[in-house]
Amino acid sequence: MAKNKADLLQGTLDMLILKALSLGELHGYGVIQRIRQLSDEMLNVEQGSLYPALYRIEQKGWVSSRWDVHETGRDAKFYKLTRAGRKQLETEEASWDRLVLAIAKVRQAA
Amino acid sequence: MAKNKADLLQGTLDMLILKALSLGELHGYGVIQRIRQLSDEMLNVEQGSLYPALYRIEQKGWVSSRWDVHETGRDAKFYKLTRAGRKQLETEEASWDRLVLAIAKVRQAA
DNA sequence: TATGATGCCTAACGATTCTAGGCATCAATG
DNA sequence: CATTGATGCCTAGAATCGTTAGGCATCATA
Repeated sequence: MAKNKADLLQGTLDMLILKALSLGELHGYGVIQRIRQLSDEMLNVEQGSLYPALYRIEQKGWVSSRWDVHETGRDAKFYKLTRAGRKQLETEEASWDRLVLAIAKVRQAA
Repeated sequence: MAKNKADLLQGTLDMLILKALSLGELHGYGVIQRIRQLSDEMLNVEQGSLYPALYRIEQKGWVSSRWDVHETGRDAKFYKLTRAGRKQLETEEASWDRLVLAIAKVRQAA
């Protein structure tokens, strides 16, 4: 990946996707763009990571999808957060906060 | 893993081990104990994660090891951070900070 | 004597991200 | 008109790395 772009850690991608979709329905490629934009270009999700992840997440019932015509006139697959997905997002955010806190504690050590 | 214990994310273990060793030489099992203690029992590294990780890390030259007698009277393998390991720790901490920041940005989004 | 903590290790598995490829459309550029 | 880069979907294979589950030994404690 390009310089200055943080590699994703395994386990963070689902949270990012759910967060992106929590701001409103999006098509797959749009999820990549929104995450990149919101993170000030620091996070770049690869297509080869995104599409399998969206499939996984849909299987788990956290998002639903439908085909529609994008404003550009092209067909695209739109994803929407389900109620279960919103709950999952909260869970993952809480886990993330705990991990960040725990690691901060270790790093505070003299 | 037990409740209230944050699961480690892939990629964080090396940093934690290096950090633990940056506070002074330790034997393998002691690394687990120190991480658990510093994190207020929030992080629990499994032995099956630790020993392979220590091997990896030593191969990369970030730690050196020697057998010695532990204060308990038992033989133990002691690990010590090398100069390269200290540099690696700084690199990993900086990466971690960037990732935490980037994810915070995404989560700040309205 | 039995159990749990300490101390080392390995093998197999599972989960997840990345690289690299394929295919199509569209706008901009030469 | 041809080419290139961005947009849009997808898959296969490789690589990484933490966990589970096992093995073995010592020691303190019950």
